[in-house]
Amino acid sequence: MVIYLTMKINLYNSLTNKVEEFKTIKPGEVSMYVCGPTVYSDPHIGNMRPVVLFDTLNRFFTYVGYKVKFVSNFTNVDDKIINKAIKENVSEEVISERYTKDYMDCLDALNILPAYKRPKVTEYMDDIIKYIANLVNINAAYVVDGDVFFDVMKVKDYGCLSKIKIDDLISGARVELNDKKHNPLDFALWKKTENGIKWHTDWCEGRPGWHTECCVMIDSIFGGVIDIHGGGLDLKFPHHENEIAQAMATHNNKIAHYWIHNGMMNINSEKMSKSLGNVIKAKDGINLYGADTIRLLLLNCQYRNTLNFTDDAVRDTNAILDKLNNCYKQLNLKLALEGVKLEGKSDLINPFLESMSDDINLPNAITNLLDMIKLANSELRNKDCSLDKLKEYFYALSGMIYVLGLHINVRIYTSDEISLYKEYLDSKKSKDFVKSDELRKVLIEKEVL
RNA sequence: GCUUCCUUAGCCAAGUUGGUAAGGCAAUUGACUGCAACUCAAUGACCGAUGGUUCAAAUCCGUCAGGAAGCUCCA
Repeated sequence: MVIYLTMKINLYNSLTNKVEEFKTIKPGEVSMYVCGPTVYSDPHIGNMRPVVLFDTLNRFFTYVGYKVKFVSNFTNVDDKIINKAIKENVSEEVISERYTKDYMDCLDALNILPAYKRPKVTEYMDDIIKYIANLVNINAAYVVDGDVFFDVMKVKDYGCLSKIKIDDLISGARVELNDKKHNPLDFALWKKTENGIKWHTDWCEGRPGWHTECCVMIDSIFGGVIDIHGGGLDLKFPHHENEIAQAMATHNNKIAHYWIHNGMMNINSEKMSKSLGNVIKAKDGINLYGADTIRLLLLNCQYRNTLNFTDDAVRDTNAILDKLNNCYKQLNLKLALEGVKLEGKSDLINPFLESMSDDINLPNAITNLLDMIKLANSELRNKDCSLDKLKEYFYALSGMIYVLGLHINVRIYTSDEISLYKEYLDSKKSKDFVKSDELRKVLIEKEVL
């Protein structure tokens, strides 16, 4: 397993807009942080794209032998949460916990690996306040009437991630008007608030802005620069840009060596939006189409491209899944019948791993999967099929299924099931079709066939 | 207006250190099969348009057209 650590992995870095060779900071260990949800409503299906993508990346790293420290946060302090709490006349915690649970339910359904940590903003308030205080101390931030703003002019590289020039932004059509700010691009680190949960600080009673929490959590949990920071493309600006600005001011680093952004998702070529009424909630999508279908559908598209969710895409995805399930089941059964060990690894998975190493080229990896299925099916049809080959195919497919995170497991058959299956094969051989048809019915009921 | 990105067969979709285009779905044909399911094989594109660089470009550069996202704490 560890031998794969020598594998060369390339990743597209949003920071440089180039494909770069992936080198970890600590040998054999990957630190990865992905921006999580603001827990104020049900997650929709598009929210699951980064979830599934980065989980698959996590699985890939794990499979090839890395230890992965995966962290994703919950924003549980936010205007939307406060407003919803007021509307329902409950505490903010009730709201945020409700939707945190909903979110976690979706992750469970989608077979997401446990994270190293899933921190919440409220758990890091002391660190956040200290972090902001330091920014004020070093003069990268300023206080106006209790509000604290970050001064973007204090950072040389502001715009390095989004490739946006400060001057262009300022002359842009839609810059927020705020008399308090020195510069329209300055963003709130801490704001004075009337409603909702608030914390006491020297500046005022209030709560933090959105952009600081990720910096602080990464600092506190990882204690320095990390390997990968991920998130949706929509977060690139201003959120990730502002994270980098704060880290540059604080530590003179850009938080992560590799910034990875997944593309957005459309439904029938339209952006999901409440006004169009085309939003599919994640849990509804999972219930309607199945977790594996959703997972594979989200993965079967270059991750930086816009993904279009359509009925055709669902159909295509199911075709792949059906093939995989059928083939895997037949291999499993055949090997079980012959008493071959069902756990193992095979080098036949290498093309798949190479596709994954090529900037997470999942469409090609899935093609590799289909190639393997084709080989296995042909061999299964072969009258004197080679058990060794079937075993290799099975092991390779098992690895791919693990990386893709599908709910397809190795099945251990009971001796009764095996003998029933043998009986079925014998009856077919002796052309006792009445009996074989009956046995087939039973076997299908038991999901052996 | 500014920034970034996209445009490949009926549909979905890979493919940038340049050298005559993966795969899937659908369709048609054939093979296998006691029947069914499953499966296998064969058949299609000169890569948005137009210039340029080059012996050679889907792949590099220019222009145009169409589309997307961001610039508004929405992944």
